[in-house]
Amino acid sequence: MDLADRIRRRQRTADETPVVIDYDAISPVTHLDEPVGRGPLLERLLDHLDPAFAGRLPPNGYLHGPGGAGKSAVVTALFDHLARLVGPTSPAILTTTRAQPRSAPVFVYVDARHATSQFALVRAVLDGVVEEPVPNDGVGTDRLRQRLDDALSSPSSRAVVAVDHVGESGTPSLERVSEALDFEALAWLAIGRTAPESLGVLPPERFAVGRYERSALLDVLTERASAGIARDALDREQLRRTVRWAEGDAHDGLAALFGAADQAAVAGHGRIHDRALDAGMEAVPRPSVPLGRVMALPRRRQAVLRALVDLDGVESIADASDAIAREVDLSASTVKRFCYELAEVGVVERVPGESRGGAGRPPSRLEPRFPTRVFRRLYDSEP
DNA sequence: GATCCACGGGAATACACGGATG
DNA sequence: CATCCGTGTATTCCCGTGGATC
Repeated sequence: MDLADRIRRRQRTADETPVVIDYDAISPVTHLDEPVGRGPLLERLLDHLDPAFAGRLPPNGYLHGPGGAGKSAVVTALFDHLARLVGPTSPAILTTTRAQPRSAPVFVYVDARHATSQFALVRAVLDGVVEEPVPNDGVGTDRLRQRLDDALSSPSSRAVVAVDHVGESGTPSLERVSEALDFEALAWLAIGRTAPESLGVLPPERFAVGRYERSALLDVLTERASAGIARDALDREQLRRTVRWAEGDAHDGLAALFGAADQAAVAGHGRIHDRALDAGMEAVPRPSVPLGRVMALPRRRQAVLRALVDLDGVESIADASDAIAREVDLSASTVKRFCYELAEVGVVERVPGESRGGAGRPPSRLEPRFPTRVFRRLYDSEP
């Protein structure tokens, strides 16, 4: 075998093992089946839910902590497993097992980002409790509430509901959630960032979680990287660097890693160089709006954001809106309104520009406050 | 016919500036 | 000098519309 052959072979090998093996595994919007580094919290929540296994409802609860601390990771994994243990009540099972009623309640996970109204909250819970399909519209909130009440009326049917991401701008507050889910046979666990001290009404049980310790976050990123990134494409020191940079925020750390991997993949590199890692970090604003929130926005708004991240050197919202409107099949005035609304909820930021002299209010520039590189990739790979 | 939600569009209001007014 | 005014933008606010589906 001559040298040229050897080189060609190396090239082929490199082609055959792309840097990114699985984008999902390093995505900040997905969670692992088994959370890493949050054993104690998992135990506390299991203790809290313990009465459920004896057929009683636990008290309502509130889990709080900063972004990227693993709240959603733990709760989604936990409720996923619990829901699998005890599936939704099916009429068939109910009739055949009436003599010996099911002891454990139904476990339902609801993401408030996708259930922003009272209607949507009740609907999501009902959908998790009953087998039959639940309408999205054509029926009023009161009727859905009645149906949920009926579904929970028999002595053996109860539900424990996790409501994730309460009290963000754009999602219902803890108070709204407790209003919407005020049912005799239902207990809820709300998850949010707001510290309990700054909330009015509070459920009896509270759980606090802090930022990840460095070692724990290193475990998280290592686990994710080994599942999603090619072997040897990233060394341990680079992971450590990412951990230091992330300052205990797993979301931001993953976003940086994802961006770096994507950068390397696009460039056709066989590994993630430090420069790609830099670029990955650079594409994550600090503080950053969670990508899950961006991905939960209505289609058109995401389309506007997608066009926005490709925009370069546009110095006013009006100009940006015109340019975006050419891309997305919306009128410029609607795009403009979307831009202001997205700024209002913090997804983008209005940066005051320089006065350009003469009359008139100076324009503002729009800056994304979410990880742009990850968003671009996630948006583009959506069906 | 009722219902929910995302869109569409534009009117109303706020702001920045230079110049006029008292 | 302090304040008001007109002009041109930027920003906010409000409500109607239409698709989809019970």
